[in-house]
Amino acid sequence: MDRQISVKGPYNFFQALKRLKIDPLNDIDFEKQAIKIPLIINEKPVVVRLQQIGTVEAPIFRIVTFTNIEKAEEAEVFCQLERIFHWDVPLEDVYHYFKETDLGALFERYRGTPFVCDFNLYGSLMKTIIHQQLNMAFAYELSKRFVMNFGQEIDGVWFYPSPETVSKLKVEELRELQFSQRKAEYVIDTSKLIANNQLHLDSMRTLEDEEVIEKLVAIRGIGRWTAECFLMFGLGRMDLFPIQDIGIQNGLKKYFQLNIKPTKEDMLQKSEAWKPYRTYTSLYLWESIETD
DNA sequence: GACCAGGCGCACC
DNA sequence: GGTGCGCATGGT
Repeated sequence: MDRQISVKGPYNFFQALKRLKIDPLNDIDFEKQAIKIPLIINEKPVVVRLQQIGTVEAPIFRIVTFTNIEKAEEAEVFCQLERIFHWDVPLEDVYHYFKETDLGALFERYRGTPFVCDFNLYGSLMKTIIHQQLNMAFAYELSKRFVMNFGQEIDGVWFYPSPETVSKLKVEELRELQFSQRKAEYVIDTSKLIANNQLHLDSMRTLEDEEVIEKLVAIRGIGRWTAECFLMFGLGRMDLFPIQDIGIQNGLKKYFQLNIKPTKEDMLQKSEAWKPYRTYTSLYLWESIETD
């Protein structure tokens, strides 16, 4: 597969790559504005190279598959990429929407910055559990060790291990990677639920946000923050604003020049005006504390 | 050494 | 139904 598609601008792919680069597992070529992406197509691992060859205002993407696929599978590749990179979201409209709010300057600064999802649902959930409470550097170090020890490398790209593989791990194997006892249990036990078909991540695509949260927080090791991050980075939902998140709290503190971190009540009250696109608020607030 | 990081469960009241 | 604590480790 080797094809090109145009996308509605503005779409700042470089900005997206900068964010993706935070994860050491991603294979990014800034000079060529390209990234290799691990996809699962019909249960087979497929490596895709995505390159931006247009401009921010008129983006064009070249999609090349490394792995051989059937002609009929090309549509699925495109479908997954569109969902991950949110090519269908008119960022100009989002920008105009927020320009009239108290976040105008933030959205001015990040105009055209797209929201990019994780590459698959299971990996997204595991990564989020692993990242709970840790500083970013160590969090990504842990998820990297997890994938490099138990996942699979194909054409230079890392795939997360399958739920079946992780469900068979012993807690000690993750303790060796410096997981806490609890975190190791959460990762393995949640994977068991998925491997045993007691938890269907894919079927959550058709559920409302609150229904997904309800199902996920019933699982030991998954709290509201993790469920909200899964909705955002896994399912690609547009209106998530995790008020427990330290990064969001610090982003608001910085943007509004507060002396202390905002309270839950302040955050909920302020965020009313940012519906129904609070995922972009969250994303840009994170961006604002990372890239200085 | 204390305290905090893109939390969570559990033990207490 | 709230509050306090431990967890692994690295940075400040």
